[in-house]
Amino acid sequence: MAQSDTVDRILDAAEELFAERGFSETSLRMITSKAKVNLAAVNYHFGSKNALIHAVFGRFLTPFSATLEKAFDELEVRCDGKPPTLNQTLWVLTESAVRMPQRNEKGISIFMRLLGLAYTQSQGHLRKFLEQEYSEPFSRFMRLLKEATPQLSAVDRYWRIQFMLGATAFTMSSSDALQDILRNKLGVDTTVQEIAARLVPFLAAGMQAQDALLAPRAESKIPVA
Amino acid sequence: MAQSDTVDRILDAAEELFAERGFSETSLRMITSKAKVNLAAVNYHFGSKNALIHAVFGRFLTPFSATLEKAFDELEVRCDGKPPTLNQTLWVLTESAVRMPQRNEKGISIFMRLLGLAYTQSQGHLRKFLEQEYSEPFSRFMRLLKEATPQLSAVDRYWRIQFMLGATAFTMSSSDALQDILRNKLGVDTTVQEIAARLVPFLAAGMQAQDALLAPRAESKIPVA
DNA sequence: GTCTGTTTGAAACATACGTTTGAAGCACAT
DNA sequence: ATGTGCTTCAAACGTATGTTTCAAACAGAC
Repeated sequence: MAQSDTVDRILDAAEELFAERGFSETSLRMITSKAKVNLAAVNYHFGSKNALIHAVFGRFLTPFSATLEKAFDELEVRCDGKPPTLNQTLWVLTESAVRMPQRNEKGISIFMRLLGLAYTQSQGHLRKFLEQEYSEPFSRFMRLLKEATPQLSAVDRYWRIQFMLGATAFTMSSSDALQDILRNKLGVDTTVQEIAARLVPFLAAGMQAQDALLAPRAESKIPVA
Repeated sequence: MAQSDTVDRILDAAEELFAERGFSETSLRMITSKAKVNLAAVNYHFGSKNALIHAVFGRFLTPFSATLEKAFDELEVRCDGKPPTLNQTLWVLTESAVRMPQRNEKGISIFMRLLGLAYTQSQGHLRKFLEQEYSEPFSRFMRLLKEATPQLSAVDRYWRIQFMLGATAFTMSSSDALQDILRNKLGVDTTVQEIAARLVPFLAAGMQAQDALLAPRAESKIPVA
């Protein structure tokens, strides 16, 4: 069977297990037994566990970043000259994510969960890998955000972007569990698309909130250090 | 020295290392050597590594939840009858966190980072422990949120609360790294207090955003499944 | 001092991990 | 058929982990 589907089977299993359990909590033996391949296959095809982690990210991040670039291009054409609004920028991002061709029905939530883990689990090697591989679409997104929120100071913008990332990564990364809870509690079904549709207005409103450091109640103000 | 400070030395070291590196990435040998105690001391005093993790959380979560209960009591008195506003509720929460007596200068960020990890690293035993130990202040907070946002549907409120939790847990769990980046990029120093002061308005604005499912641009709308 | 219960210490235990090895299996060109 | 290059396989390697063991050290009561 051509260059053997071993590589893909490993990637599929690794992706799912990493998303479920994190990186250090997932052993090569779990991966290879789920993928039904020999233990040595990972080191043979990828070289090391860390390299496998990089490959898992590369497999979905490379096409995603291409899709995103194109979507940003279209957006800028559509806006000819004028900088896109915050809402437009956020929508383009979430649409690109949601529209990515999925390997299976869990695709989008695995995708999100992995992104969240990449930020959260301070695996030095991963962060370095992502920075040098995907710095371009990332900084382009940042530039668009900057142009869409000229009223914010650089520091305010920086932190609010982190808040957005957090809300997104966290929600999407546990979207399965959260959907289950909601179904049990309120008997409502939700798709990832609907979650995204709820998330974007939340983020946009947060980004455009009034100046951050004007505390709302004098007696409630936190003393500055 | 009384019942020996071994227990506290272990807790101090464990707390710091867990916050820095996560749970599975921190070995008992790292902890005991940092604490300058014998390896066996952990299992002697705590029983197991998992029990040590619970003890680390218990040590700061129990006083925190007491502080929080009192703060909620005061808030409700201050509002006599009327339900507290969203801003008030969020401020009371962050103030209670920020004002907790700190063991050292890193106290608050360790505190936050651990809370973030607790949500993020899906350690089953930890989640179960936290749920059955601290369900009361948690559900009280939820009740206050509900009363503060009567205009939201239950489903909207549910998702927006998840967004808030995500933004908070994520930001706080990597607050050190994020502060470093900001220092290198813009040469600005930030305290955890300031992060909290920026976070609250962001969250409040997001919670009170216009109805979630009115998409902003027709041609950008995500097709409903 | 001597006994008693608790705490510490060095060493070992069993297990799990990532990685390496070298033989076997396989497809395919010659 | 034979040789060649790639892939699979079972087994082992070395190291690190959480936990247990049991003797030594210690503190306080008598």
